[in-house]
Amino acid sequence: MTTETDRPAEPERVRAPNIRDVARVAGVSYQTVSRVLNDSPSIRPETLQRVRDAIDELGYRPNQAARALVTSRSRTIGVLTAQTVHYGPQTSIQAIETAAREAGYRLSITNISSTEYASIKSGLDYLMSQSIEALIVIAPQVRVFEAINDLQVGVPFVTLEATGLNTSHSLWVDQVMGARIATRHLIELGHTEIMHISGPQDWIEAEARMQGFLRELGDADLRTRAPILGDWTASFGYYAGLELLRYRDFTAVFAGNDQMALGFMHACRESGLSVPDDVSIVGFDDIPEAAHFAPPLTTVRQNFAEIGRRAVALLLGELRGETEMSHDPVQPELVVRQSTARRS
Amino acid sequence: MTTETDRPAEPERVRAPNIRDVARVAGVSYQTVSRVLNDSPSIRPETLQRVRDAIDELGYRPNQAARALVTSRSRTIGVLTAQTVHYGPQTSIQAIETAAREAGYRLSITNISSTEYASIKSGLDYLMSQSIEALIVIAPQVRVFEAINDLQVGVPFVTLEATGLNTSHSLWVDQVMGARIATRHLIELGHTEIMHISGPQDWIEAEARMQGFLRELGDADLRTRAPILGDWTASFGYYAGLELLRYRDFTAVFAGNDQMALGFMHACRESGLSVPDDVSIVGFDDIPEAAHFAPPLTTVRQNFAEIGRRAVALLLGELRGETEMSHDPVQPELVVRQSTARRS
DNA sequence: GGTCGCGATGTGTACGTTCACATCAGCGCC
DNA sequence: GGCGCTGATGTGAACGTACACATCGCGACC
Repeated sequence: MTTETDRPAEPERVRAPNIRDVARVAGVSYQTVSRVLNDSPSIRPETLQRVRDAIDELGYRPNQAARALVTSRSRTIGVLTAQTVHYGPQTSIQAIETAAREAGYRLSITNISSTEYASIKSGLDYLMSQSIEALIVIAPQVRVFEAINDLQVGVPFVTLEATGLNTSHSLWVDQVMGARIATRHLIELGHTEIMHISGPQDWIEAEARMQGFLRELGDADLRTRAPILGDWTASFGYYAGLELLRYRDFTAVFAGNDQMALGFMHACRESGLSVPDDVSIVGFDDIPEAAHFAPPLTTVRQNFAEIGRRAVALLLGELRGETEMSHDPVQPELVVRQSTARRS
Repeated sequence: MTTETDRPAEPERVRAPNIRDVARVAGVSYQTVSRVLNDSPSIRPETLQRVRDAIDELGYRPNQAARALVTSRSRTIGVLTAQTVHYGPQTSIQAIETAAREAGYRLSITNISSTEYASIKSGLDYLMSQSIEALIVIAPQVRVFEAINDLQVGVPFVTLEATGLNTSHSLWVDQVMGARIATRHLIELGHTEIMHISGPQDWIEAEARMQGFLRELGDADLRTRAPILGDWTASFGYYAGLELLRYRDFTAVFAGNDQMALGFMHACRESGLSVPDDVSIVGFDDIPEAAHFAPPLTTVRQNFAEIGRRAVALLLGELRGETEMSHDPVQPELVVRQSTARRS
């Protein structure tokens, strides 16, 4: 656009200046310009300055496509993700972005629209055609995980997920342990009838938290009951709460995430029940708002940013040829606030 | 390549198959393969099939760098953003991603680490060197906005921001109107002493909401008082609330976003005050959790996704040469819940 | 029966960069 | 004074693709 009338001769798609244009202006060969761009040591200071001036004068910007083509190094890390609206993945991505940038890498993020195999494959194809050098998969659904293992990924990759099924390529927060800690906290407060509102069944993390919950209950010889399968949203927690509270055959709830815990507490209020006096609630994630819920929520904190940073460090190490890196899970941590109390 | 003897099990960097490899396998010329890739109409069905088979057999993926180099079309929309952790920008990005993908475009997202001019410039340089075809700026800070206007952006672009200062390139939710609606709601409930907890001063949206607030108060001939400058976080709302509630010289609060409203309500509880009986509170954004706060929050809903979709539509239109597109602001909407009541 | 048009395919070239190698001056050295 | 070395610079390839153009066979047409 910008067909401003004051501009006489329409330049119409002026070709961006290239390395030879710079060379011409600086009075050197294009190779010398290339050397300047790549910080070659053997350049006379005077020449260096001339080239730099020419670059500024023309507003020259190196063409990444050409660079990537010839070096087959895109300096790009691909991120395959399924659900970026959630707090956890989003925080991780942020950390990944920062860490990658510091190492001179950029991110190519692709959301897959569904967890169908075809959709995953097309997302991956897309990233591969960008000549990504490494891949990070933040796809908490079981299916995605399976598909990735099935598909031939030609580059170093890690999956950010919970179970540690595939330890050689995964980086994870020990969700099972987190769930156990949360459940144990409730048990230690004297609760024996504990409900679990879980995330969607096909999410690895939901599954892991459920496992941790069930195992801890089992270890304490307490009655286990079927968890409610939710969808992570506060609304689900609310409606599930309204339903569950009609029969009050439990005194504590372990929610799969903080949002569902919030919704559940809402349902408690509407049902005339006090948290934590009548019902104790533990969440998961420790989103920044959780400290200000009514009451402030006891929850399990995960260091999403740490995971993101580690993922990048791991991949960059692998690209440099370093082999052994730590794959230890990040340990979650219980944050006790006011939504849990000793059973009355 | 790299036949270094010291390295034992070289991963054997096999060159990825290219268009000529496919051509050889299919027994056609590379140009025919290119035609298949670009959906050229004049290909014999039989030839088409042979080429497709060859592609599958070799696992061929077109090299985007080469493509971008020769066409100077990267099929990429750049997104320059400052704060993706916030709900609004994140929701918009999600919508942008979806809309872009549907149009066959991808996103290149760059976070700027600070609002320094140099940082903005380097972010923009970075995007430009990716040969982006269009640019979306989600940078709510005034400074970013200024810098973008200053810098020569060589491609169609829009900024997603609040004031409409630069209507030819901006796409916005009418934040001033949103703030007026929120404030008017409080006034209509009989409140005359209204506080405003604002966002950071350098955010355009914070400024716009503050303006709307002040204007509405002015129109109603009510006393205006200096807004508190916050940082969008629930914690700030909480601590500001504790401080403000020591003098109870107001009966209503308009918070710059839902998080700060949440924190403020927390402070009310701790101060023994009831929302909405003692203090009415209105938030801004309508994050999904707001409906489950205690009490459910009256707030102003913004359609972030709509903004994202529109941004993409606008840019794609411009790329196609269409000139006139709607730049009308998206109208925000008051959602009345239970955090506001008639002044007692 | 030659010309034309058209559908299907092949050949050259350019895109902007980096890499390997070539060149060239200047210097110290025996 | 010829030799080799080194630092600074230049030249000729590639990289993988798309575009413009050329080619070729074939049926239609006057």
